[in-house]
Amino acid sequence: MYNKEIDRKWQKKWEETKLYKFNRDRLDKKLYCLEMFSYPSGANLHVGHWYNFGPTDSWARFKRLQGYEVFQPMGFDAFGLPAENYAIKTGIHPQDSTMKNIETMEKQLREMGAMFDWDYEVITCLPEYYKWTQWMFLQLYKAGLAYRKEAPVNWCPSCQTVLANEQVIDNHCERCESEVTKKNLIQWFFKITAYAEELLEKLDKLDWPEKTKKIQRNWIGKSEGAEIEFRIENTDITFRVFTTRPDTLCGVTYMVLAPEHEIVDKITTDEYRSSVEEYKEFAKKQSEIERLSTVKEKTGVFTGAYAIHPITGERVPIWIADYVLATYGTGCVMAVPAHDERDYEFAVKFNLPIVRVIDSADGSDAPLPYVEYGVLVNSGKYNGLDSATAKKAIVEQLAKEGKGEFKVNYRLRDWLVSRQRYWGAPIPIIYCEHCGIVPVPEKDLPVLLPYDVEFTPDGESPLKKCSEFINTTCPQCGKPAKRDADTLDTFVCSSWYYLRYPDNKNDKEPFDKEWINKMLPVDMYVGGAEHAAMHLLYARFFTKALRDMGYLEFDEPFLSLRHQGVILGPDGNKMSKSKGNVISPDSYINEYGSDVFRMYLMFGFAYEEGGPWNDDGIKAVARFLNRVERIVERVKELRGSKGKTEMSAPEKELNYERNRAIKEVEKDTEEFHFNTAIARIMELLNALYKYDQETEDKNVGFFEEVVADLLRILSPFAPHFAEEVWEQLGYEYSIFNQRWPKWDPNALVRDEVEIAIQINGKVKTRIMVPSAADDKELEDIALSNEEVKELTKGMQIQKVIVVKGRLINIVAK
RNA sequence: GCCGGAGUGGCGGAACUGGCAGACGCACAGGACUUAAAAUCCUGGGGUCUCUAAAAAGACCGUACCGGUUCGAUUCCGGUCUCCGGCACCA
Repeated sequence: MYNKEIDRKWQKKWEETKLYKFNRDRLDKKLYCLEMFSYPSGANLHVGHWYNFGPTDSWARFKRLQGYEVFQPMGFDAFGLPAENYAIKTGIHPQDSTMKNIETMEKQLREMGAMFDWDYEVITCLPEYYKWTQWMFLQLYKAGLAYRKEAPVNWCPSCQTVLANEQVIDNHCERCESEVTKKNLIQWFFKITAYAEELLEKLDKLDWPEKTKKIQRNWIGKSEGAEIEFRIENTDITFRVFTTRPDTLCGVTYMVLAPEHEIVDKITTDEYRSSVEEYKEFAKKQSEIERLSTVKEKTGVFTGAYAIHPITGERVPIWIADYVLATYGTGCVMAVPAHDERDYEFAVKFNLPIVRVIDSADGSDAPLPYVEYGVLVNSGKYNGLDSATAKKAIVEQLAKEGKGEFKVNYRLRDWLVSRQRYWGAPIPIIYCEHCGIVPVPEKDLPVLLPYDVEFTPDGESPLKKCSEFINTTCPQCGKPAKRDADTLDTFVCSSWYYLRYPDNKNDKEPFDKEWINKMLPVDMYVGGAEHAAMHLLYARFFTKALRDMGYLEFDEPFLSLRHQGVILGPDGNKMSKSKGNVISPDSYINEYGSDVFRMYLMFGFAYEEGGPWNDDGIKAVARFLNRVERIVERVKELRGSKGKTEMSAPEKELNYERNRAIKEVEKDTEEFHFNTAIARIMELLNALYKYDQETEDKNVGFFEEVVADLLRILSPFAPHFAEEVWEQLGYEYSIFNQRWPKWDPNALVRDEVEIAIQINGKVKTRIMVPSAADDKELEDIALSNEEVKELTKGMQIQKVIVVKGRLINIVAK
């Protein structure tokens, strides 16, 4: 009877025999299977951990049986806000709570019975790890990919602290629910935008869910258009606008600058200065919520200035309005109210002229604003051209005159990595009055995070108040200097951990270049879909940057990616303490054992979908394993008896089921379709029971062979259980040193198959036919069949469609 | 608003490339074993209707909805609705 004791027995044996230790000599067979590492929380493992790690481990075990040398490490993303918030609440130091949590989580992960090789564990909050996180920062800095600038950050006025983006939910603080505002601070950024094009273009080659690629494409937001230069009337001042519709250039009736745009002050005439100032104030004060509201009416003011149209030479009034974003493109737009909804709305409100320059291609009377492509009108020599041709013609003309060019813009922004928080990796930078920004020399790494720090939130970086940390000497001139008081976003830590795992004990460098280029990229990466735009993009950026610095020889960190779905509470809502719908795996595991629990997770849900929790089926899985155990008992009973040795009809039938199961389970497991894989194993078991019950004169040896194959294909899904019954049968330890059985195509060919007979597309009857029969023979068999003759009596047969092995459709009137 | 993904029995979910819809389970019902229960085993099953004492048999409708292509559509095409996810004044 399978239970928790059996789990423990085999976990111990696996550990003692070092069964899952990665063998470096089999590098040619390596398969790097990685689950997203987790945050060490105080609670026990939740269903989400099991749902991520259990099935992925089954996949990895399947690969092991196929002969791969699986590298499956585990670690902890240990820096981050929850520990710090917990400390603020309870006074328990983040380091103490985190390390304690890691200990209990490690224990539970071991009890899960996955193949994790703990020799390669990585914990991001330990100096031996974050030393190299800091080293990464310095390399990016040296490469010009890390820079400092002033930027608005999320600020919670109640908690008096900066919040990370992920802490802001619908513009409200995750902790106290007060509304988040913006505050300007000087921050460090990583220049991820330098890789925008490659990040976009290389997605095509990745074996990732299309949904995830879509999210990344969306996030990167490539937009092809042109930059066009306008001159301010009566001055030498020029400015450029970005547009995707240069074909509508002649429809420009006004210009709009973002209120923050730098030339606003220069061009505003005295007459309009006070209203412009007033509007700028107004725009600054608006909360994010108001600014993002789509129902909001457009606002703006005239600057008094005019621009000269680069083609027509006409005067065009220049306005400022907050519907133009300072952070995208050039921070200003040419307004074409006839062919842009926003410009149209603005023009109507402020009574600005609207000039149609595009007619619909089919000449229909399309109402304004007309935003589709079409044919140019009111555009001088460009009249009659279609939009695509006109775009090219107009930009080429402007380019000749030095007034424009084709241009690509991206929505992607640089990655803000500074955090005004304690529990993270200190930014390895020193500020010297004489030498300016000085990176900490690599030999001085790590910049240790001090233990005794006041980290109550009061709007200042906690490290600022720690004088022994903050005060240092300049590595260049030796004079007193100050350290950067901020810490790095924890996404920095997780952007390179997969590079550290295979060489986690290296204290000379983050990783050995030669070794890591053999172990990477990760072959299979599994984790939640919520990381689509953040972690997965950042990690790709790191890989590309390190490649260009000469450390890596591959372009992408994760060749294949799968997302597990989300297991919701029984009420269909996301599990949360406040909703009281949290399901804990523990009681199930105590009652049924870890194999039953993980197998139920695989069987009861479509892996990539997830769904509301419901334990109706968990007993079914337990019952299934009991049935397997009984068939194993049967094998032992039958061993003494004589039985026959030839393969007659029942054996052939059982052999068919066996080979079909092997084939299908192989295919389904490969694709993470665990539910159907397990269903196929159940079918094989049913076939074994049928054979046992219905066949008097058994081929005992064959029967045992089939049971052994069943155990082999079952073992990835129920590892402890399979190991146990494998032993009961007296087979050699371990079942995980067995090979995945090969299925025989010949066994899948049956002498006779049942096919459906349709008349006019409707199934009327089914007949048995020799599987070797060709189309003509099948047609003859069908038409000479008595039942078919009866059914088609008095009808004229017009056509017979034969689909081999499936059906015959008789078209008759 | 825009862009994705999804919608299949009472339930979880299957269905290759356009070829027998509902695999495998759960729950349910009937039966066997049992003093009884549990466990186990066997059988049944989308819906409506016709015929029938009942069974058997048959007809029609069924993969969100409406229409199309096709010998044949859960699958392809056009339109509509609902749910989930992403983006959201990105010029």
